[in-house]
Amino acid sequence: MDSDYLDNIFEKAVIGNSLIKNRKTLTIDYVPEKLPFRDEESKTIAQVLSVVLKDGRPSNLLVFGKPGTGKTAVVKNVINRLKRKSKEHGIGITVTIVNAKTANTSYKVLYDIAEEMGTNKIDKKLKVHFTGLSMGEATDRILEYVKKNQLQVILVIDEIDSLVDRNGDDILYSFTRANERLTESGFISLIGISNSLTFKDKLDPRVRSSLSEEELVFNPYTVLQLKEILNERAQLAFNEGSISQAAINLCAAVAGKENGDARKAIDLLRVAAEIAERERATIVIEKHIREAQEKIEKDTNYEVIKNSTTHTKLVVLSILKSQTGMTGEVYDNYISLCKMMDQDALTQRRITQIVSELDQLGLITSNVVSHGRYGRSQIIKIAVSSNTIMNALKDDPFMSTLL
DNA sequence: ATTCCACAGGAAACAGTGGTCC
DNA sequence: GGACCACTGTTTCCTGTGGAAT
Repeated sequence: MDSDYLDNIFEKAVIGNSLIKNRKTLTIDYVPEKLPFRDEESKTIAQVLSVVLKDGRPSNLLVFGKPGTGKTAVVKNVINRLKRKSKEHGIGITVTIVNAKTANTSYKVLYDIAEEMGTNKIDKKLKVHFTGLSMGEATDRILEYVKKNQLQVILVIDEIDSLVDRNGDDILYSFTRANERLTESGFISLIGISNSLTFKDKLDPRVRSSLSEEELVFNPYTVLQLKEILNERAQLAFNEGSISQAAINLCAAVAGKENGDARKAIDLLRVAAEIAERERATIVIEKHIREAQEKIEKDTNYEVIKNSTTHTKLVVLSILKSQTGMTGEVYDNYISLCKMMDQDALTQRRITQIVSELDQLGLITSNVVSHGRYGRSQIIKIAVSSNTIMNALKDDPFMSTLL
């Protein structure tokens, strides 16, 4: 071991790194006070919310936009301003922000709302328990709490589309309907943030009309805008002369291709810088961006496979071992692998579901082909490098015996 | 034009788990 | 302690489908 090398690492740890001066500004935790290119959107949200502040009546809003377009950050920024203003003027506004995707189920969304709103801490009688209550009872308790305390609530549901996809619009129906009888004694203003523009179509018409009183679409950033955002961020994050303009341009171009996702662009920049650091390079260049792109892709695929269930792993291996990639062959392979491992095989229906999940994750590609009288089938192909798969499978002691 | 294969995939039901309520 | 609830992962049942073979 080269002791100079270790010294160098510790030296950097003590005196700070030569490339990055502020690592936090390259993470998703860092949200600037004002997001570039989002003035109009901020104004619209503020106008909608001002109704709550001025007239004391509920006002709903739906915000749409692809991932990484700054929707959530802008909403949170504007709400923080509103909170500050209402505090200054002694107006009591309760802000509750929940994420429907991390909450995972509609009941968990209700639980999170109760937690955030304070129902669970303040009012033991109206506590929404982690489980055990019916959906109706949980909703009633939250509404009762709002009524009893005459709260003016601004409820932000991030990734609201995943809530509707999985569990329908029951919760939204209850909340939007409840406002009709609540207004005298408190109310809930709802702000829904959605990645999907078509999500509205899945709503009950009554929910749709009251929820989408106001709508706002966040367009994806253009490559030029991304470049400017990255330049701004690079100034905060890097020491002078530590990153080349060409690297930033490439980073913006890559992210621009992927729906103008600013979060991804910044993440790419961070990983590239870390690679450059490890190489002890003095400047981040295009090569590092390309390497970072590969690394991010590889790491996500590896993690996804590694954290899958045994049966999903067996399906992946069955696909890898398959000559034709046809559903029937893949299932046969899977059955024999299960026998080898002394496992009870799942039904073909379930395997179809697993294959479609893998497809959605981008780990495989599948095309339906018809062989005429010989039936229809899918041609399933692995979409990531077999090395990545093998490494992920090897790390599972149970699977490694098969390799 | 009809038949038929090998599936895809939706809907409903079920089992098991972990929890609350009364 | 039994009734009830939500959730996950799965099975069972069923209908629909494209196109070669008849």
